[in-house]
Amino acid sequence: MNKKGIYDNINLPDITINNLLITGNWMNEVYSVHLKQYALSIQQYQVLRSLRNLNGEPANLQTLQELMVSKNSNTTRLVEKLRLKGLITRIQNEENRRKVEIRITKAGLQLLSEIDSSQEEFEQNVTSNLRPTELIALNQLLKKIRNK
Amino acid sequence: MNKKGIYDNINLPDITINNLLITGNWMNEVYSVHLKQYALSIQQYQVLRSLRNLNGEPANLQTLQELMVSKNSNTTRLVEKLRLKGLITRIQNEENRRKVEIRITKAGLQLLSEIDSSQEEFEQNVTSNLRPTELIALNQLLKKIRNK
DNA sequence: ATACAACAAATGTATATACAAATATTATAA
DNA sequence: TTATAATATTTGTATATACATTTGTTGTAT
Repeated sequence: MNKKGIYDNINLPDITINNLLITGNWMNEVYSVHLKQYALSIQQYQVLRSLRNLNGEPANLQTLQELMVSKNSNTTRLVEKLRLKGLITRIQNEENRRKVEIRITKAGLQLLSEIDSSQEEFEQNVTSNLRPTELIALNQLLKKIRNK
Repeated sequence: MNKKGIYDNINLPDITINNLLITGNWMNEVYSVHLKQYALSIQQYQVLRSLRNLNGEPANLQTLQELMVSKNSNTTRLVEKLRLKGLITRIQNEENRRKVEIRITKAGLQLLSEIDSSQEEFEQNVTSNLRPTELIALNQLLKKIRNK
């Protein structure tokens, strides 16, 4: 006769699936709330950060799409919003006019640098329940479950 | 001088945050695709399962809202869609007419039982990269980071 | 009894997103 | 060269969601 554990009689995969959905939604919400003061969505912020990391090199829509957390077909509209705010520029690539060249502007860099410190505070805060070793373990498990 | 690890010089909280968002989105997508054959969204499926677990006892909108993965204010509309499909009933509570009583129908139970086996297959499949001990560890870390 | 607060659900609106189809441009093959 | 396929982006549309407001109902204090 086997010893009964606390996880007997419950559906571990089901619990894990729901736990992942709940935690993802939770993170989405707290992150969105944090960025609200800068009038940016998570995806908009990710795009801006990606462009900053490119150090002046332009990105096209496909590149941005891959860098974003969730794949979507409305990168056009997202980029247009950032452009209207003056945070990025978007010009047609002359070698291949199907492509566009997207760059962050001074104003975009300025906004990012304003966000930087509160962003770090947010990141520390939202992960403060786990120690570095636990964060590393969590990352490994998350990657492994997605098989990446 | 400290030993350099592979996680030096990178931002562990930031990586974890993005990893949680990515994994949540990934789970959302594969789950949605799985349920598409039954013309149900994740939330609709969760509501139906919650109602089944109540064994005939009715639920009101607030209760359902709490059971759902993501809080939202459109439970009214979600429930109305299930009602139009004949999967649930929704009547006004006579003792407190502000409340509604929501119950799953025979058709709803029938649909759930049709889904059951493929649901279990999906759950096994989507978590197959992790062993039970890893799933347990993942659940603990997810709960801990949310402080619950 | 009446007014006011609290509660439960429904509705309006603006924004977001997914998905499919269309457009514009370039590459390739006959 | 011309037709066709592939590529990159844009647009249309239907659905989803968040947020604020409104409606209907009940509880409570005067």
